[in-house]
Amino acid sequence: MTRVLVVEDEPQIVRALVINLKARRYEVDAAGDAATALELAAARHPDVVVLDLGLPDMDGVEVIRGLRGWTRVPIIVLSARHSSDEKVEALDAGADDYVTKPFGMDELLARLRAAVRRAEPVAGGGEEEVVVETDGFLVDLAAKKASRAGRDVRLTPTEWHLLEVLVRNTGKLVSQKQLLQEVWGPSYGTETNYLRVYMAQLRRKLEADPSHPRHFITEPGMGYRFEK
Amino acid sequence: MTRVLVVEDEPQIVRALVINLKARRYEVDAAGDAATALELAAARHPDVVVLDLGLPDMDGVEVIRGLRGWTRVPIIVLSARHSSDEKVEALDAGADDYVTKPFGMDELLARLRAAVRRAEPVAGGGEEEVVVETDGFLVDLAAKKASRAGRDVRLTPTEWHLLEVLVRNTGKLVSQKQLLQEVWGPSYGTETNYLRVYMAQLRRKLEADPSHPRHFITEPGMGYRFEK
DNA sequence: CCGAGCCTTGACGCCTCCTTGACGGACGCC
DNA sequence: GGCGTCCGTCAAGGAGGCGTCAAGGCTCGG
Repeated sequence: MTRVLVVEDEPQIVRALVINLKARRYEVDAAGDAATALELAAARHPDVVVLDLGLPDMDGVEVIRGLRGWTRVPIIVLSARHSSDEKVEALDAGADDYVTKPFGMDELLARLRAAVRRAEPVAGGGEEEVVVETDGFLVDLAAKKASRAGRDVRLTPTEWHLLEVLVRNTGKLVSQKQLLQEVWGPSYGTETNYLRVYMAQLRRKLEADPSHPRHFITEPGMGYRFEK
Repeated sequence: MTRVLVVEDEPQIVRALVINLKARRYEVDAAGDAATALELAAARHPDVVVLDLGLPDMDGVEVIRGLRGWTRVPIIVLSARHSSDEKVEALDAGADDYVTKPFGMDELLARLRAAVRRAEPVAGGGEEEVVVETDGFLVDLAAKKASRAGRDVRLTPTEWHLLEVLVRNTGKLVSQKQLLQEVWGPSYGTETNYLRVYMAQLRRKLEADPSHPRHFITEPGMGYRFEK
């Protein structure tokens, strides 16, 4: 299902958007300010963001920059400002589209469909593997299920998130900073103790011999790597 | 250079667009009708299409469909029609953006930049040469993996950094000062002993005969050079 | 209101990596 | 032929990174 993050501080507009989006089978998260928006974006990985520029706590363009620091998720800007400069600034900061209020719901939804569509992976080539199997354990990212030696293993949300990033980059080194920012959010980049704790938990739950990991490999000073 | 295909039948608008685009170093093709547009698109493979819906010979939406049959090139629609239905139809047919006339040139150009930007290759799609192979060893800079004779070789962060600088300048001489400053920082320029130690380690880990290096070559008094 | 997970945070021991010094060989200059 | 310079090699020390454990606080559901 497509996940939409709505960032808007006017409750009526939020309500209208949420109702319309849910009716069309989108999964919707909503944030009323910039801080919550950035947090939710990091936690939920939306497929598209609808962003009002007039937020109470931060300039909307800063939100765009904050998102663009780590993700290419499509951003559709909503704004009451008609000025050309505002549009240019938002678009050049990394927005994908700019819709002025008042807006027609049909048009917004069409623009949203267009944004989601073009972000889709190319047919055929974009099929990503969601089930990963190693000699010791099995992970199904889509079903959020993991098992070792036939027995189901329970993972916490953070553990899943971390595992997901590693598995999506199977064989490639993922830097500590990238892991931290993708799992904990853009403002985290140095708290490597989080990584140490959660890597240990993943290993304890999935590796046959947690103290001699064969799949979750540490590259000292650089990051971690998942190997089948 | 970015190539733009302008599809528009009003000569003044064509002229304004062409002048503005060329001034910004875009390469511009122009078509006055749908047939020419489809032909030019096929022949020239533009990076983005600016498409007026009001063409003399064919409905603009048909042009969108015609293009979408074989390409995902970004399409920005220009139209005098403000109706919501028109926008929805064009966007759902495959357009990326919809700008109503009269339009501001700044805004159009910003939307064009946005369209081009997001069409840019994703990391991994825009093949930069990151895998280097010699007769004796193999280096993957993106995955941070190196192997010799089929066996993985572990390199430390500093070793990677040094290797990266050398590989990026394959065949070219890199001065000691440049290496020191790129790897150890701007304030290091004379500590050539660091280089000696780390070049030795790279050779020991990657060269078949470390004492007679064939790929990491010393240019006495000047610097080092990496050769495939 | 209580309890169960879950996330955060701190402490500690081990291990890796970077730095640094010493030594020997090759080469060129005097 | 002696000397100085530059480079390669080796080993030891210290600093910082990493794995591990456990306690505290938070949120959510009962």
